[in-house]
Amino acid sequence: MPQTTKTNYKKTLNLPKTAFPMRAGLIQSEPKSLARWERMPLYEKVIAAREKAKPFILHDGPPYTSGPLHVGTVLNRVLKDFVVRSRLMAGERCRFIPGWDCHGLPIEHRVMLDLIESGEMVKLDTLSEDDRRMVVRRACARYAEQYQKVQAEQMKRVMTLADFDHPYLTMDPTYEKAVLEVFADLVEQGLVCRALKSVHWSIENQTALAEAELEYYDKEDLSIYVDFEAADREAVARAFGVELDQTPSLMIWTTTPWTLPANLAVAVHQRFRYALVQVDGSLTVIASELVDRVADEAGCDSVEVLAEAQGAALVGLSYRHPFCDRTSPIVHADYVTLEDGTGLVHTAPGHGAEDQLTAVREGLDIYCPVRADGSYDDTVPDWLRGMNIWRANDRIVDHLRASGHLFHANPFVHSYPHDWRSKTPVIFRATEQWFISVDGPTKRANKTMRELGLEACASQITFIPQWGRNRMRGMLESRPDWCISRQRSWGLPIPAFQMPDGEVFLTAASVRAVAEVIGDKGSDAWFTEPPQVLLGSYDPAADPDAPPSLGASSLKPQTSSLRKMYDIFDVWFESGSSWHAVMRKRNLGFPADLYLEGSDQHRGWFQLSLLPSLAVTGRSPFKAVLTHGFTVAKDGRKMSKSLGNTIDVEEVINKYGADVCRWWVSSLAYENDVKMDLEFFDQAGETYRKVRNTLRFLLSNLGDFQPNTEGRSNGMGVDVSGIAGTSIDAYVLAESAKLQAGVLAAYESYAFRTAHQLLYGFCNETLSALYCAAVKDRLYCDRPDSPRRRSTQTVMWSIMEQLCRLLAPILPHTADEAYRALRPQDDRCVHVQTFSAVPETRIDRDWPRVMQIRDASLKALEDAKARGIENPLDAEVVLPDPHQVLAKFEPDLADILGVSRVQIIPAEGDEVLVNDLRNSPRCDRCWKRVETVTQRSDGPDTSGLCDRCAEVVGV
RNA sequence: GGGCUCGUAGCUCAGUUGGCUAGAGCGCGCCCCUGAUAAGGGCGAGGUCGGAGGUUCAAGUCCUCCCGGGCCCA
Repeated sequence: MPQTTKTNYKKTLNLPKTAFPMRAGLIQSEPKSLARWERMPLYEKVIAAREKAKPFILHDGPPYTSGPLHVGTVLNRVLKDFVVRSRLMAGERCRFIPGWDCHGLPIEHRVMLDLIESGEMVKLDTLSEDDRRMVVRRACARYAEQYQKVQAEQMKRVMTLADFDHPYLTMDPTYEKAVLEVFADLVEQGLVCRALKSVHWSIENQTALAEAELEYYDKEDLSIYVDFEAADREAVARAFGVELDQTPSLMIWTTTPWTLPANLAVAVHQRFRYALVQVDGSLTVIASELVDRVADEAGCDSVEVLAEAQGAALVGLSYRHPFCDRTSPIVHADYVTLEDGTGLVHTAPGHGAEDQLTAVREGLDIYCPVRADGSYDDTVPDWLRGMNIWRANDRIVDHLRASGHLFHANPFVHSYPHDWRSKTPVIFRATEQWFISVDGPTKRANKTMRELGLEACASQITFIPQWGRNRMRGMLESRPDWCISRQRSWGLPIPAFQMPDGEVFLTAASVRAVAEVIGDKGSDAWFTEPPQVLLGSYDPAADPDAPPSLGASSLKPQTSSLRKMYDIFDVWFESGSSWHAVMRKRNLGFPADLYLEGSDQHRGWFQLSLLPSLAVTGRSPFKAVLTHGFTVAKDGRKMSKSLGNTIDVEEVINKYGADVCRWWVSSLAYENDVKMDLEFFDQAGETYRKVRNTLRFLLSNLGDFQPNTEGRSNGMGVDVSGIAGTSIDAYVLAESAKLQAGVLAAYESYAFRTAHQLLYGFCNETLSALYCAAVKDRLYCDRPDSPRRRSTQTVMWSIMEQLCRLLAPILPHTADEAYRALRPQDDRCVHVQTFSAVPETRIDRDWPRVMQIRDASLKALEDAKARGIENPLDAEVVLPDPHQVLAKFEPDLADILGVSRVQIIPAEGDEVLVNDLRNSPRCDRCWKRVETVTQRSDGPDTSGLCDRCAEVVGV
């Protein structure tokens, strides 16, 4: 059989042809798209096109500029971009201002390390306070700026659409000014106060330290057991239900004897059992469970438990301090454990965070007799006054031993925090800090921030997912007052001054005056300008809160006698003011429709934006919050550098490209934690290619097609409104309408995963497996301008128009690339378009039966392979049609089933028979075994064509 | 330790107010096509729904406890 004759017909076919490549080459081609959009410029063009449209306000939470982008941040940005792009395509005006959090300790810490390493730190110590801070600040600013740029480039690379030319940076003077405005408003509301708080304190450098600035080394200390004599023998006797002829003690344990002068209470746990014990002649109280251990450690000869009592019975008793002249109470505390010690906890409110909380609850003083230089002040017994606390350790132990209060002492080694710079041990010390009161009433509403927050949380905010509401409420209920001061250099100064009499000067008006200067010159001005410049526009006469000593009555305020203070703001206060600094200051609209961040921000940015906004404006800054989970390794464990299971953003982008990365993001159940591994991107890449190839198939069959353009009907399009409801074209149009509705609803509700699955399912099943396969024959073999072929091309064009737009928010590059391939004649960009209106198509109601019989046929054909019928075009299927519904589908039925012929019989049941056509003549052009195949004028006797092909070829 | 939360096939996800032998896609296996070809199509095998109790005629779905993750606190 001469094969050559048969292949001749290939040239007469309309085979697919397109410049749209099968392989995406995202790594090379995406940068070209980015450059093209930048030239337009796309963001500006799209926003301009939505000038009059309904605004949608998505406000960006600022990532921290301490390094390159984290994969979690990429997840966040891509999700935000889905929102931005889907809203824009929905015809809304969605401006997006990217933000960066630039101040803060981690940057300062790294900069300091560099300064120490380069030896510059030594020189700095010779400079003035202001100058030293300025050196550090300049280095920090350079650092933050550098990574802000790196991150912005990475965000652009993952193709997020934003106003990158006008970002907000928390270190910008205009931003800093706005933060101070929020602060001034809070001062005005009466919510800002100074209070004591225990902090890690470096005696060597006389500064507070953050957790990150601590290094833990072994340190030898004295572990001591001390007897505190009960104040009321009878009360203790009653508590234990015994008679006593000796006054018992309470035994406490500590490893920091120097904190004993600050002891103001002993804490017990109300649910524990406590024993009254006779040990080596002394009568004391120890938690029952710990009696043996304590006796062992002290090497006691005799131990006898006389009685037991519940901790609750001890609460309210009092004891005499062993060497200070005072009596203090026994209190309950949850944190008392039986891990070590005696079950009775020495409580010094000025030297511990937990102790302080207990003290606040019990109404005790926050008493801290230790000065900044580590020496005792004058409130302690005279034998300790002025003494360094480390030296005092031994003295106090000696004193206790001499007075008979020391039960046992032994040196021991434990891990203890040290100052990372001086390597000297730090202490816990109560210091004055700035607070925003969560429980103080605002002047505006006479409600506290906590109350306002809980109200907003309960009824004014939509949470996605819903459980966010509970989480937020729990956190609002339990949050302590907000400590906003930090003892650092890299940040926005809290503009407080110290007056000659030692009082602190800070009023709403003074803050606003300083804000003017900082808005102009930046917060560096605090370190480079004197008080009289910083307060240049301040008029005490116009400030009802001005202290009298400032000369409110005189013409010239006495600002030159003021001393600047050096606390800076907690960075959360800065980012928590963005609703004002960005949304209100730039007239973007307020409140925002949506904040979208990781679930850790319930406690962070969400809450710390909500509270100030409620206090200042009475409104929540957001109508809805959407949270996503964290990126974790593929085993579900957290990613950390030490575990070596982190994923590098650059690696993902350089290996898979942004569209595959985004396609992956869109497939996630983002409300949960997101498992991440490079191999998952392989999987995303596979399904991406499927979508891509489907687009390519459509494009490749539209090369000779011109649609009817607006206003002119000179195209090749067919009026699909007149299309038969039983045609495959009608069916796929109806499916595309379902797709449209489903995807738009999914975008609307941030269900990107649903959009992903609908889009993928449509491309993979509806188009690739069903429609494209079914219409191949008419596309390839019909006369190019046959009505049937043109109808299908019209439908395919319409689907391309629709699909490119629906895919655009997720696959910006691919959607645009395909859209441009569809319309090579003009330069329309898909991202400026809106989702197209898809015409409703009426289809026959018996389509489900067709799909059912298709499944049955495919199975029957599979079985027929055993009989040697391996190619479906060698088969005729016999379809049972008891209700006589299939005949009307007959024109397309064989194509839908992928066979040469279909026979419909009125039989019952679902059984599809397969007839072998291998001995029937085959059309050499379309390869179908249909009845009309016969020898034609052009062919040898061994071949033939069907009527349709004969007509096309013209023989 | 507390608050919130997650745990369905190797992977990513569906599973409405508890109700037919637990679904889909990817991957995998087998096969077809060779006119979407570093493509396309078909069929198939995979799950004691984290574990154990309990409520119920009936539980992946409700309750209790436990195990293992995550975030935020302490």
